[in-house]
Amino acid sequence: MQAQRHSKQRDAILENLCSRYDHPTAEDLYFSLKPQIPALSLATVYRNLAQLEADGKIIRIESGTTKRYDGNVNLHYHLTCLGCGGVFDIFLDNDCGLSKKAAESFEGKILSHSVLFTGYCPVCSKQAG
Amino acid sequence: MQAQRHSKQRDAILENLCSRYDHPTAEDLYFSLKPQIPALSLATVYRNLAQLEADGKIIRIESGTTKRYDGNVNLHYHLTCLGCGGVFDIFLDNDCGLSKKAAESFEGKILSHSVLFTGYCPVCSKQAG
DNA sequence: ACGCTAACGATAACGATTATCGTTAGCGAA
DNA sequence: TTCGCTAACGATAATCGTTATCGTTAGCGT
Repeated sequence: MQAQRHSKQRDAILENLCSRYDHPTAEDLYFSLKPQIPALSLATVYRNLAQLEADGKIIRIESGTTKRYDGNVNLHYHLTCLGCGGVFDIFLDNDCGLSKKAAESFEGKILSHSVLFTGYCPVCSKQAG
Repeated sequence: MQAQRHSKQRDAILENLCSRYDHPTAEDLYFSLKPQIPALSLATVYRNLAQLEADGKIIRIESGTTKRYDGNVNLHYHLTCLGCGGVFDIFLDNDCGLSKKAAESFEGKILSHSVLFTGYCPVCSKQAG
């Protein structure tokens, strides 16, 4: 078995993802990188996002129909805005002992968790109340 | 605008969903109800699940590629088992003040939240350690 | 340089969900 | 009770995000 090879496409995808905070989809990243790498294929974006996630270098957010990605792998949560459809970061000082409490009341093994809030982002909550 | 009409299909879907605890997909419900309602269409199952969710009578679980549904609308969480792929309920005495804490550190409006744990169910954690 | 093969680009295939459309059946009014 | 309106239905085509295939390209060790 051969080791993972370096690739310019993967570097560009990771760098682009880590430089933004809008939790883009695979397609978002594709169009964002297309000018810089005209020959880029959408399949390559999907492939590398899956690989980067498996390597623990990025995080996948399951919000609605389309997968979104986050270059910040530190523990934090997300909110989906019912107004604009965007995904926003929510940082809590600690995880509220969520995994610990869950482990106490569940007979299986808990490895990780994710939290998805639903509501309105700062901009949308001002507009619509 | 006309009011929502009563339908045998919707009744059957809600009743079936509320009588089970395995968080079925639309297709699971379809095959489960087919013997009882031979003329049932998969489209009808999808339509009614969307409507029941909009009415707040059921909950949608975003776990992986396929949507699952839960007839228990009381606040509780879920775990996806990496072994068998099943989804299991996790009940915590309180929500750990999650929404409250999040509201303090977020400038928008928070309406609800969901938590998805990842790990191994009781059966799979015994088998594989 | 050479050769191996991981990764690529293009595109076909896939699976879950949604939209369309003619038909059926709740349900309010005559 | 029957009539008329249209929500909901069943069947199926279309959509959309994602994955698989396959011939080509390009890291990287020899």
